[in-house]
Amino acid sequence: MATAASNPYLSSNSILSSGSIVHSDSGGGGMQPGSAAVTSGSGGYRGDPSVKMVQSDFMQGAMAASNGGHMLSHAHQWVTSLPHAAAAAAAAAVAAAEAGSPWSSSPVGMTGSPQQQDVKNPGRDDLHTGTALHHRPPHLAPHQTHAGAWGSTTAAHINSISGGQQQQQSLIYSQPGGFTVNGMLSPGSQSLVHPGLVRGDTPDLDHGNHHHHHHHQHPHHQHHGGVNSHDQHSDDDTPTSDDLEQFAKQFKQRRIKLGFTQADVGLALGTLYGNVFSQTTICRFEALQLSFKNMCKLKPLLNKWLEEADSTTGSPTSIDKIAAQGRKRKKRTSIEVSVKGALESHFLKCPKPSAQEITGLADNLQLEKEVVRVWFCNRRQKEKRMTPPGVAQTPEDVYSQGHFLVDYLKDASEASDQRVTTTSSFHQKQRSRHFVYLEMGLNRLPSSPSLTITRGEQLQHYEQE
DNA sequence: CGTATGCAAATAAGG
DNA sequence: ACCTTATTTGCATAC
Repeated sequence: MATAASNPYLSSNSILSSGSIVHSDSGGGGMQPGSAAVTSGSGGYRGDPSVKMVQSDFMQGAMAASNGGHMLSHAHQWVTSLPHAAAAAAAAAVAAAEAGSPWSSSPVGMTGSPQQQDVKNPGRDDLHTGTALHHRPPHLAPHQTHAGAWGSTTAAHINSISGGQQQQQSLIYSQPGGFTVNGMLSPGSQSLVHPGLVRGDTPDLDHGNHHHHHHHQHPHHQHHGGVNSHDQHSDDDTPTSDDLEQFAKQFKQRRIKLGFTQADVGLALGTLYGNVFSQTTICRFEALQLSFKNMCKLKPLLNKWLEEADSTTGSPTSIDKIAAQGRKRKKRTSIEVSVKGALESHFLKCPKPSAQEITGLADNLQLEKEVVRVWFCNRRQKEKRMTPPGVAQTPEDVYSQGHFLVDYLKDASEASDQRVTTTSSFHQKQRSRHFVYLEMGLNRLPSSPSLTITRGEQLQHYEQE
């Protein structure tokens, strides 16, 4: 069967992505051009639909409740309350900059180096059997004294960001006291210190004194019926955006101190709860680039990991119980460029193929039917988002926009990712996800879904306001 | 090397 | 069973 091409799920993480994928190299083709796509296997994927997975763990409920009404306030908090606290996330800062948010400013988006070594190193097998917390021993393990006291500390943001030009202040977390936690990050060179080597082990939360947070800080105008007596949930109720923001910040600090990488954490979560997360996700969590809801969902997990991680104090303590549950999200399939082209081609002819066609196409391209089906779905979505021009909807919108958007999909059978055109000079792309999605969650977008702009841009406006 | 991100698979939820 | 819309994740790859 064609299955040989690439056993979809079922792992066998030996598929070494390197080989075929990026390179058109069709090495293995027994019949057909070899693998059209690979699903870098790893871990097991639920075999049958019935098991589906209950990804909506705890969250969900909490969220549902909160979104009741004052959600709005939350959103605002997100925005209003992050002066520079997020300094930790360099990316975030940059993103914000582009959006013109209060975080920082940086005229140019990115891209700077003309050419760089884009050598992707092949052969990368992570077979880590994976022990929950035993991923690579961090050198020093000072294990902070108090662990698990989020709720206070470091709330000391001295809003004195007046500075203005903080170009690459990547990791200068506050630490008013003395020095930054680590010096990783080098403008144009290689880092010198590894997180794990941070011997300096600064007095993390020193915060010896430097005041408490200014209490008068209540920008959020939530005047609703003051029913809730006190919003002091630590970590089981719906956290406030401030909580999250703070947690994320501390999480990152400790993580680094303990000498773990984002990838380590993601992996650990997998062996710990059965949900593996990518470095990307951890990264985004730390940078608060996830939706509020998503942040809420992940927080408990990360919190737990953190507890375990730094409780390592010598005694591994319980290796936890909940071993990997196995249920996991299907590995993302990487569709080869050429194959993509073929799909694209079909799409142009028929954006909504019948099950029949899909099956045929799938068979033809050696992809799973489901993959193809989903591809079309996503493609349609994309198409829609790209909002074909011609329709100049509300003049007002156009006005605020850039009034042109003439560039939409252009077919082009060659790769070429059609982005919303760089033309939109003033409006770059969309960044800062949390702003965006948050807003979305709240307003669901008024009544003018997608005018002629991308979701991101549109929302960006809100945020800007 | 570890991180940050763009683009887009995979999923969730309501028809 | 499949579509649509909204979201969550994560390959890949640029910093």
